Amino acid sequence: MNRTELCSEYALHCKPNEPTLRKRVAEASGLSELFRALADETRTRILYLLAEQELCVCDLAYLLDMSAPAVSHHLRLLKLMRLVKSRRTGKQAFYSLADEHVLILIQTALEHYAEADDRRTDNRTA
Amino acid sequence: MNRTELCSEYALHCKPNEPTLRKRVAEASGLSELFRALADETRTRILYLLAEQELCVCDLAYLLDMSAPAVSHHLRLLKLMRLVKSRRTGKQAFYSLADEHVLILIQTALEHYAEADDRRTDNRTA
DNA sequence: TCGATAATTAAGCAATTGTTTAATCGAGGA
DNA sequence: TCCTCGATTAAACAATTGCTTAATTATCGA
Repeated sequence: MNRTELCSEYALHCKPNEPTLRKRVAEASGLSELFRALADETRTRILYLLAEQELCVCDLAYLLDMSAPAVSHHLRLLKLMRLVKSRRTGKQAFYSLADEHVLILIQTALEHYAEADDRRTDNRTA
Repeated sequence: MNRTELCSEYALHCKPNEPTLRKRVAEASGLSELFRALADETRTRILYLLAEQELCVCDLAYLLDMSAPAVSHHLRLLKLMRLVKSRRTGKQAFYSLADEHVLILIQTALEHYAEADDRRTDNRTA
């Protein structure tokens, strides 16, 4: 893309604060990685289920009506992102939420979703 | 997929609480939609920049070193998810964060990321 | 009204991601 | 030691998503 095609006034808005803004561009790098782990309906369902209670892979497969490999695949990613932890008892692997951050993320998202829904119902945003 | 292949003991773990769990499966539907809007590096950068100050499309394109159409494309999605809002002044469109939920989501994600990083450095999780 | 600029929209291509099936690993019981 | 069952891993295909270029819309100034 061509830098010369940019708005001729950009300097007026961001230039005074450019160092801070550039720092933010760099700092935000890791953020998307975490959100990407949450960006799938199956995975949000898994997390919301684990927020209720610890469950094994076959429980999750049953509740989500999915194959075990598919569930396992998603759990692997969630574990990699440290959103869930697992313990093994005999043949079964039990999964639970890794920490309270996951809960905060889910709750905040639910709140946001609920408010957006309110606004939509109110017709205040048309 | 074949239900009969599931773990023969699933009933022991989730069955007592199945109604509640099924309710959760349904409730989590909308969550992924919101997180999907956050699941892109460009979009997390945009949001983190807007957390610092209001910016126009060309400012964002300049700071992110991207084309205006690409930025506009992302802003459209963010607005659809009610994560940002915009106002028009003359030829320019200024974008800012829609509400405090976005900030909470970003901050929580940053905290989680920082802690995960700590653990990795400590070698306490190997 | 015409020209210039900022922003948006649309269409097409490239890359990423999720699911399926099949194979493998690991633990417990006969 | 086998055999079975739960879980994981691997490979392949299908679907989604993001970026590019080009065209369109909207606003301001001449």
